[in-house]
Amino acid sequence: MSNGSQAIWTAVPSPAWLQVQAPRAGEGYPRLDCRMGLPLHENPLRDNDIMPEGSPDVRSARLRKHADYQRVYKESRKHFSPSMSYFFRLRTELDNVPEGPRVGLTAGRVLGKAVDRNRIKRRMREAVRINLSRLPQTVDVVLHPRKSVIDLEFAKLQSEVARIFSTVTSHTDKKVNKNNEGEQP
RNA sequence: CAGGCAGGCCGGACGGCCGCUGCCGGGCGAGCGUUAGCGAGCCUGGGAGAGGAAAGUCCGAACUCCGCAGGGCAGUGUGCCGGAUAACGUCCGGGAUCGCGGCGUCAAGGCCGCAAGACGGCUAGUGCCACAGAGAAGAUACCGCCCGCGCUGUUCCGGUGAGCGUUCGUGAAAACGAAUGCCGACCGGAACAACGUGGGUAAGGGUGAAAAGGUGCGGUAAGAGCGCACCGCCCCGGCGGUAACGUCGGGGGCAGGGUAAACCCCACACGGAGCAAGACCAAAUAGGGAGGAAAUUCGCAGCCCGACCCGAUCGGCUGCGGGUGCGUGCCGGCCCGGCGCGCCAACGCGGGUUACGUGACUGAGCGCAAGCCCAGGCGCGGCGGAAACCUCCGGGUAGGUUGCUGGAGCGAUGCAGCAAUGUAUCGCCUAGAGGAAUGGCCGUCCUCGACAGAAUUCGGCUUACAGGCUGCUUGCAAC
RNA sequence: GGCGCCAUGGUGUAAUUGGUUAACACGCCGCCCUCUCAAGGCGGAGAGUUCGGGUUCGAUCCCCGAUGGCGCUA
Repeated sequence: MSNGSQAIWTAVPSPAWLQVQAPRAGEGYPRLDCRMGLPLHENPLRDNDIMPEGSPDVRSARLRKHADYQRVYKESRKHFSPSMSYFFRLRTELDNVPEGPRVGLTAGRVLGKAVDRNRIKRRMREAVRINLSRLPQTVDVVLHPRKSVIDLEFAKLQSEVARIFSTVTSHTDKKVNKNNEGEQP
């Protein structure tokens, strides 16, 4: 693993990508903290006002291929949250994918019939869309919702997704820093 | 107002902001192109966007690929008749049957209405019908009923003879004679009963899901289609109907229990797989084929054999033609049959036998000589495999594009038809995703919202379903 | 998406020309045995065959529909 990553780092001659990444992540932190402090669910309309400026292309921000999912499952562990579980992974240059976070959803037969599964995925998609800007640029996330999502109040669902995304961000930032330090000597 | 039935329609509504997937238009526009123009991408405007079942995958098709000389068998499905349809196991109309209701009748048959459905054939054959019961399918005989015979008993009648009594006669008495009564015995006969036995019978009882046409009258030893009437059944004929079938007449005493959602028979239909079908483009890696160039390494090298017969011979070899056989592949279940390939010429493989050619040289032998032959090492020559290199080709995975939505399409009106449906005219365009599009929030209203989410496309069936609308009918109330 | 298969006590399996009350093992309950437990012995309960219809005199079995589960297919 470490061998592979080192090979990649050395293969990339310019650290320009890193320079772009680092300040972005640093900037994201206080902003996120601010938002978390706000009572989001009491005023959901505000998000709608905010969204247009930051909403990226949602279609490209989705995990689409079986291989992508398998890569995420292979390189990460399951994390838990009250109404869903999630996986995430930092992308590397090998993936050859345009910038932007990508999120995948699953809804197996355990969650119910087709109508219920569709509804779960729609609500999840909306919650992800609102909170997409909280994620760093080069991360893949897979969410496994539970059956309770179907009845959960949307404000709660949305804040839970927000919480998950910010923990993902903090984890990945640590990783990036480690890699940076490791490369310095 | 309440209940029932039928079929058609709807399946929360409206508005605001943000968002998703196609489509159409406008602007900017990298880039390509000599121009015309084509255009990735970005911005922007408009419009569309789940169902009656989208479900189950139970049928039928379209479409696609594979297969397809011909014949047979197997398999699967359908099953009254006629029509509709691209087709169907669907739909419409009709027939027969069963059920329910009403009318009618002493009762049954009958008539009318409603409703139902896997309604060809047990009279082609075979199988099965537990338990109970006498007997369960070419019937049976338990009880019962009837007849015959045997034995026993009772009663009656007749006869024979004995005994006893009474009366009369003779007589002193005993006794004798006559009449009559009683008793038991024997013989014969009749009736009845019990038992046994040999038959008859299929009315009745009982068993069972089912007991071999039903009811009535006659008939009989008792009974029985044994005879008759009516009903049912079968056969033949006439008439009506396209037909299923109906109806009328005649004949037959009746053979033929149920089960084919038992095997099966008959008729008809069916090639197989399915859009994850299929077509096109095609990375990395591995592998396949062809060619090339040098050079590495390993192995081989010759000869003989590795189906048969005939034309065809003294024999052998080669080629050709014909036949047979074997193996194998295909004909997408199997067989016949057919077709292709192989059965060795080369390579390879297996077995046997143990070795190549050539050039000059050296040596031994033979020869008068030319030369022949043997041995040795050297040079040259052939083939194959493996790894590595270059070029090209084909298959093909990930991935992408396509198939992919304008169609047996929907609506209105007219016409044809009882109807299903067909047809003409006019109008309309109504999802096309691909880890898979309809969501989030807010406001208003109501009856507070069921079952449920397109995945190639249609026609049906089945199943799930809150509520509402429409028509018909019954009851009650009011006008 | 398409195509196949299965369902029987708590569990694993039986039950075939369609025939009485659905069989067996483990498990469960009670009693005996033992100082106690286990083992052992004796006895008992527990299903109406996934559900709903139909054919049949009669259905776990045959037919139709529904529900749930499993497998194959790129």
